[in-house]
Amino acid sequence: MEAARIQDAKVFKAFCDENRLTILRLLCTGEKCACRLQEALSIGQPTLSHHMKILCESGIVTARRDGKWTYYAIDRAGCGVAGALLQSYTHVESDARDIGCAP
Amino acid sequence: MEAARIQDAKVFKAFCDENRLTILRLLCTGEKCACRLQEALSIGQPTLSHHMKILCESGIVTARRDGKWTYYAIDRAGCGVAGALLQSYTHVESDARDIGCAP
DNA sequence: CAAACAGATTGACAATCATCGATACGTAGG
DNA sequence: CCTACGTATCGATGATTGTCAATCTGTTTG
Repeated sequence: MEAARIQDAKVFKAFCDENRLTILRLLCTGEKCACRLQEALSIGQPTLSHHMKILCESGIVTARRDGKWTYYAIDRAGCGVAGALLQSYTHVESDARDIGCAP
Repeated sequence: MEAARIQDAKVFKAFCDENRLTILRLLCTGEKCACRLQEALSIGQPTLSHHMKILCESGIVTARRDGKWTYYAIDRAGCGVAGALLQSYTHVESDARDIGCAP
C-alpha cells in the first residue's frame, strides 16, 4: 500500500518540473528528436537526457530509436493512467462531514 | 509563460509526496480535522501543517476553521483545475511525425 | 577501421524539499 | 485573566533533485 503511493507519486513527479512541462508542450504537436527539444530549452544535453528518462519511466513519454537519433512522443496510454490516477486521488465519495474532535 | 509553467508545476507538486497522497485518500470520504489526519500518518504536527499548506495553496484542498479545530476537505473546483491542467499537458494534437534531424 | 556525431551515464555540486524541535498564535473553559 | 489545547510558523538538518563537465556507448560515414 505504501509502496503503491510512492509509485503513484513518481508518476506525478514527471509533471513537477518546469522544463519537463515545456517538453510536454513541445511534444503535443507530435514526436520530436532530442536535439530539437534541447535547442528549445536552454539546458545542457545531459540534463535533457535526465528529464527524458524521468518522463519515460513514468510512462508519460515513449522513446523510439532511429539510427543516431532518439525520437520522443507522448504516450496516450500512459497519460490515460496518469489521468485516472489523478482522478482517483481527487474524487469525493460523499459530502458527509466528519463528526470532528468536538466533545 | 515561464512563470505559468512554474505555477502549473506547483499544482502537480501537491501530488508528489507519499504522505499528501495518503491525506487525499483520507479526505475522499469527507472532511477531516487535522488531529484525525495526523493520527493516521505517523508524522509530526508541524509536518502535517506543512503538507496541508501545500495542498491548500495548490487549490486541491480547502480549510475550514471551527473553534480550535481546522477541518480540511477536497476542493472539487480545484481538483477540476488540476485535472484540466494534466489534460492540457498530455493531449496530442496530431499524430504527425517530426521530420527529424536527418539530412 | 577511423573519425564524427547523437545520446546515455557517471560523479560532483547547488538548490529544493520533507522533517522535526521549539515557539508563537488563537480559542475554549475554568 | 490564566491555563490548556489545537494549529501555524520558524530555524535547522538530512534527503532528494536539477544541473553541468567529463566520459562512455552506439551509429553513421568517409
